[in-house]
Amino acid sequence: MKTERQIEIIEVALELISEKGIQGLTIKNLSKKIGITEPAIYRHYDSKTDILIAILDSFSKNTQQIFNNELNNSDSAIEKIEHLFTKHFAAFSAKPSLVSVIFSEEIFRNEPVLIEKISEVIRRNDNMLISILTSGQENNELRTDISAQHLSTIVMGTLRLFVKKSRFLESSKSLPEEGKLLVESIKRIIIKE
Amino acid sequence: MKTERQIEIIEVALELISEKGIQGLTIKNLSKKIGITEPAIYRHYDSKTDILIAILDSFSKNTQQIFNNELNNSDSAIEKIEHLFTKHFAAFSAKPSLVSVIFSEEIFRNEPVLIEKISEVIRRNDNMLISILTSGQENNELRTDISAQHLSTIVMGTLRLFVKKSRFLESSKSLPEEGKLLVESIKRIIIKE
Amino acid sequence: MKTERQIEIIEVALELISEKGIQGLTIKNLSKKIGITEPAIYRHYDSKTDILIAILDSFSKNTQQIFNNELNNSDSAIEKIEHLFTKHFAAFSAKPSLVSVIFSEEIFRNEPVLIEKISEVIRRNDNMLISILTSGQENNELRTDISAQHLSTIVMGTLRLFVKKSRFLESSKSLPEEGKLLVESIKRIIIKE
Amino acid sequence: MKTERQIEIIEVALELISEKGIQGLTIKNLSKKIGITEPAIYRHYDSKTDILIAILDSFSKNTQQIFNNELNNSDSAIEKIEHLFTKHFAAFSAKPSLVSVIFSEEIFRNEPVLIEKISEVIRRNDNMLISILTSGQENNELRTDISAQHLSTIVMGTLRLFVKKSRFLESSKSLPEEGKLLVESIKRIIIKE
DNA sequence: GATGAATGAGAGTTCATTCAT
DNA sequence: GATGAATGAACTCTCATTCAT
Repeated sequence: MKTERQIEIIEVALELISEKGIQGLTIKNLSKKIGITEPAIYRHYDSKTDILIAILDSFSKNTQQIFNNELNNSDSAIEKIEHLFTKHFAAFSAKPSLVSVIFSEEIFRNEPVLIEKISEVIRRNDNMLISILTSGQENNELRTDISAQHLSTIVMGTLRLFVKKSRFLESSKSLPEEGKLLVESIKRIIIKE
Repeated sequence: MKTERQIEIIEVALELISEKGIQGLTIKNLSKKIGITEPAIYRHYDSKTDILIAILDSFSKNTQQIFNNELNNSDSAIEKIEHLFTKHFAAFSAKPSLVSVIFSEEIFRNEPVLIEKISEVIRRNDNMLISILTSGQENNELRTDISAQHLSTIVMGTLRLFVKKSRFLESSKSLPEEGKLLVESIKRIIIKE
Repeated sequence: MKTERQIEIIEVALELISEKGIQGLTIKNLSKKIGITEPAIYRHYDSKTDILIAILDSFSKNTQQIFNNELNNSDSAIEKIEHLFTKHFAAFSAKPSLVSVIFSEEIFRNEPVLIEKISEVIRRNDNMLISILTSGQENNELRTDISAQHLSTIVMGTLRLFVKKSRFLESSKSLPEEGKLLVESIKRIIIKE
Repeated sequence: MKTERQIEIIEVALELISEKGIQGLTIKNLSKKIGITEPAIYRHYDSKTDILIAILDSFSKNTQQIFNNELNNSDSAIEKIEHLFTKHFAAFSAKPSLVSVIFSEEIFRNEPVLIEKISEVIRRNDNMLISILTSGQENNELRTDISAQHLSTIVMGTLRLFVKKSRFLESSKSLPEEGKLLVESIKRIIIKE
């Protein structure tokens, strides 16, 4: 279990990464933003690497949970995909700092531990999405002329780029609103006619 | 025009980013890998930021060139998209260090100049792809039930994720081989039936 | 009088110094090894310096006691020297952590208080050994062609180096066994023929 | 070969250790005393450990040289021992900072590299002294009722303690003067009658 | 008698950069 | 076109110690 301070630390760390990139995540910035001194951070995490690991673990748990919820209910594959997107969009809207971090694996490159962890997260998410898509193909919901692997890359790639663009390109509509429209397009693309 | 040393510097810089992430790109690492001293770097670029700008400019020129070639000839939209992918895959195969950098905008976050530049590159590429797709729709080649904007996000997002995955996940086939198959799926998805 | 915890603290401190040198004696290491928190240490000693003082005092008392026992009985000087060595060897065998500390005055260099204390201990021990040797010379037991001062340096220097060597150089025999042989050599050297 | 700055650095390091003990040897103190900034140190040595290694290497070379000179000439064993002491005393008089460091192996305990190095130096010196003493016994110069090993411990132990005492105990005579007298005593003790 | 949380000072080290040569 | 030496700022992290509970 995490203490309140530990939670605060990774939240502020996310904000820092979001604002200034990974180079902006320093112990000094972190402590200043929280309002404590630098050494105080080390009461709560043994090292900066441990903080990054905690961030990754939190991502991992979050997405795994979303996936699990989707996998275990009786919805159709299409509905699952729809939920998947919606949940992500909602999360990003609620905590925009997530956006710049969650799909930016390149950021975690300092230590082998982190590279390993990030690879694992990517691999697991990919497998989960593929299994949803495969069962959708078996149910005759989804088109079968494209492999589940490719469908997975298409769906997830679209989601990622959309989220990333939303940081760089201004838009009149909100992210969830825009997202809803994009989901409609995605559905149209993967559905069996 | 760039001198030989300038070209060498940005090539080695790309390799460094590729190997160790943006945190691995230090003047020390750079000079060591080239085989000169640190101050010598400053004979060729005024600052580290200038090196990053040069990297972005090179990307910008590269992709703009690819796009221009595609836009100005009389190919069908589908063929243009196909070429677009193929060229990218070939480039990545030839210089794998590109892979980790070209789609990692998060890396350029130190300075406003860089953020501005990267946003501009993304925006321009997006516009170019959209214009290809739009003309494809007008020609009745591509499906019109999905907006060109969305098609663009789908196509480019798929390309990006595919390239990124290829760094983290091992594969039995080569990137161009695998890519060729993916392009077929993309074509099937955006084509008008 | 010392409480149990106070005794435990200086014992563990000795072990730490023995294992990792003076730089290994930190309040953190100390508390971790005892199984309490850092602030808890300060319930028992006001400062780290106080702990070092306690260590020195304990040495002081120990050696003073050994010397006193030897001085006050009616043994010959040779027997006293012999006992002196034997007691030391026994102590070192029983608590090897002593070895690295007792003869390492260089360790106590942080504070004037400590330097003063250590100088005093050395001086007193030297005086005591000299007085034993002097009386041995007066009794015609020990050679008189060498001053008691020099004999003292020879005897104590030999003892110290022997103990120190035993930490760095492996040996087939135990420290007390090897020590017994060395004492024979020392006796042969200082005795009057 | 060492640059001038490198030599200066290890000389000042020796002084610092001598003045304040190993805890006084910090990069800050070092740079301040030399008159440069802290990072400047790292142009000349890669790390603090490297500085300590350089100190040990310098000791190692020094003593090895003294020993070699003694071993290779045709002096009697007694003369060799005499020279050995005299040279050491001269060195300590010339550079008192050496005193506190050369015989204080306990100081180098931070890193396995250092422990290994110091053990090696001790072992080699011991072997060299033993070989001098053994040949003296074979020449019928030195007493044979005590093993060369023990004679070595006695001779070297006396030397060490004498030097160490000279730091703590004031004396009316100079170290070389006092040392000369002690050497006479040592000679009297090890010589064959 | 002990804890959790914090602190000021300072540790070793790396950064991009400058300057005289 | 390059070097050796240096710098100020910043880095992660550890130190002994304090304080409220």
